[in-house]
Amino acid sequence: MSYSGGPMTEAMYYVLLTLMRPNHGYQLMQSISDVSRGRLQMGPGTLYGVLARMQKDGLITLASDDGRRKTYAITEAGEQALRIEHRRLQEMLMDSSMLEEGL
Amino acid sequence: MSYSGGPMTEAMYYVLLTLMRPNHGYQLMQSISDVSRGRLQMGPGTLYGVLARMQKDGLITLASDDGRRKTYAITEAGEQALRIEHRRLQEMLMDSSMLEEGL
DNA sequence: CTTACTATTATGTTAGACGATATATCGCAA
DNA sequence: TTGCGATATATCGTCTAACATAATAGTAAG
Repeated sequence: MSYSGGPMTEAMYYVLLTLMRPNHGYQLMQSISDVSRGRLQMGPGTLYGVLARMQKDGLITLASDDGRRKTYAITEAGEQALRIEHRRLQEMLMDSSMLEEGL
Repeated sequence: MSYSGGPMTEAMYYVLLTLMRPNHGYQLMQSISDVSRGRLQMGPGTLYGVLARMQKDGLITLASDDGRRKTYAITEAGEQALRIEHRRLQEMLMDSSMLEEGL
């Protein structure tokens, strides 16, 4: 339980987002690609590392494990973290409009 | 010259943004706090590390150095990277609206 | 029996956080 | 004027987190 609420990485953001509907790791790789409309291709190393960390931090939970597939779901804390991150992204965009015109 | 165009960190983003008007390192710490409306307080270690990396990558340039102050400015490449990052942030928000209603 | 599915692990690299430090300059008091 | 403390400015070293990449391993399915 060590996530402090600071800026989230792109990987964490999309994993949380995609886990708004429960899913297992391997399938998640494809789903993340879908949700990001192909922008983000996450390899297994990256993904499972993120999953392990986020589970430890209580942002996601292991919903089921049949020995073959491990299905994860976002937790209440995860949804809140996602909302906060969402707001942060909005603020970053707002801060840029302060300085730029023809971006 | 090694910045690949991937996701940018919050620190890089605000340094670039703030350098839309040239500024020197120490003053930059305050300006970044202003631009982010207090959300981001960057210490010297973080800032100067970011500056060194971004200069090496050609995103910013050393505009002047009187021996006391080093004044940096954003480059053409830096502005383009900033535009790309801006677009990425927008896409991340769009991708979230696909899945969420009452966020 | 070979291919696809699913997960794990090891290693390397990068970047940011934090704290300590070095130097110059400025304001001010004696 | 001298001297001294405070502020401005920049740098360095170390620690840790996190992602990329690739290799591995087991199981199911056609």
